[in-house]
Amino acid sequence: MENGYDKSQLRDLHMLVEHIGPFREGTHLFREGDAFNAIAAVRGGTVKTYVTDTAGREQVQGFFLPGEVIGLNAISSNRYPCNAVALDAVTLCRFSFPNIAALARRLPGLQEHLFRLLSQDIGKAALLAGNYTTDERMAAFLLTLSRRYAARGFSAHRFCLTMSRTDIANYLRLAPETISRVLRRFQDEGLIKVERRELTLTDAARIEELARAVLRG
Amino acid sequence: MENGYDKSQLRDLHMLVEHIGPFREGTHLFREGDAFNAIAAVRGGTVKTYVTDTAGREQVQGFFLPGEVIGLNAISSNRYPCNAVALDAVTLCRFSFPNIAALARRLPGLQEHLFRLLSQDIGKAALLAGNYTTDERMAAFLLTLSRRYAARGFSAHRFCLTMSRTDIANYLRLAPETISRVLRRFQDEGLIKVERRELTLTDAARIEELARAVLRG
DNA sequence: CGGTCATTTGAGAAGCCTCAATATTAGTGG
DNA sequence: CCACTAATATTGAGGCTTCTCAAATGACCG
Repeated sequence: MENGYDKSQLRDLHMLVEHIGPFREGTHLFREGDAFNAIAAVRGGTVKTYVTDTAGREQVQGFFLPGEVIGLNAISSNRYPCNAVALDAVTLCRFSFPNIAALARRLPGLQEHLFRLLSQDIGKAALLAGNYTTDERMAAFLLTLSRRYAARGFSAHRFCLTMSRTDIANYLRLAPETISRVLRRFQDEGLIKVERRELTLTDAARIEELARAVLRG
Repeated sequence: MENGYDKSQLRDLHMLVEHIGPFREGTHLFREGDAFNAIAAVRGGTVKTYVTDTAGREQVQGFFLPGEVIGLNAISSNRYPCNAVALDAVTLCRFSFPNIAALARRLPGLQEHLFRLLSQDIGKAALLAGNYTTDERMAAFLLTLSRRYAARGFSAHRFCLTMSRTDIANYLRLAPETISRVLRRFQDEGLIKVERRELTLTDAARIEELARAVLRG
């Protein structure tokens, strides 16, 4: 336990946690405009958040893997500003936000943790906003997936792309066809091996090199 | 007073506020990697935040007008993840973050306010990340400037672009030449009137129409 | 086996960038 | 007050990257 919470505090925390799911692929966890009352940590599966613009195009805002928190951007307006959908079987830990905020007043460590979580997400959103080439963006995308899986104990060099090519395209602001072509070229150049949605990083060093501009270190 | 703080609470708040500046145009308020200890609200002037990527290109992350808060994205790592520079004469209110976080534990309203601020910034960053046309992005940029100035009591349809065309380009992920051409075309089409850095919105309705895809309502 | 959907592949077009030249502005010093 | 310089902004021409449209392929499911 590295949280620094004692037993009674953990009991308090436990009181506001609600395990929900599993949700099947395609299930919406919340929709744009829904009243906000809880944030949630992904326990298993992948969640995609997105909005649909006035022209009907889907703008993917992010993919959330196990251990990552969704709903933080809903605090400011008390409504979810985007849709969230399960890309595979998803289970969640649901935290009542009013309750956790109240508890955070008594537990400095928890308040700090929440501030940190929120602050992190600002930076993550800024990442993709940058002006980078197609290759840089794809490399950064694959590398962050790799690192996030690794952080959760999964393999860093071999994992499954739980999202479709179209989802990746809408996330990286490219056409689906471009995703196909870049992945193929990366494979031809020996950077990766991709078969269907199974992905292997065969030359992580060069991927990192490409992604450096985006990820900065 | 709409804050909901009483007199003694305001005194507490006042204790942690430090008015600093003015800083001259070009002055760096902080640099990437600097130790984080305070957030700051802009009192006057404009602040630009940016990072420089490995290829030496400047990636502008945002412009901050009076009333807006800088430094929130530094909380998570305890270091500023970007540079901040004054675009004109800038004055700031500086808040020691450890102190304000401590105070927030006693003032639920303040804690909520901070959560809101942080949450808002997540959404702002996501805005620009979307996949939009040049015209949509430019219209959204001009319209948000207009709204932000209006929120602070300045004119909504006439204001000064305190940043260079190059800054706008680096923010909107376009070439400076493209900025020039779009502004000229907008003017030719009667949407705006631009002379030097003085900008007038002559057809706010059509600007809003263009920006709708980005701003969503 | 047939149908549906995701993905791949190709060809052509469009949009934006790059490069280069010119124009304009602001600042400086005579 | 004016000339000179440097920086910013504008404009034009051509090229490149990515998109769009269309078709073919392959995977999965009943």
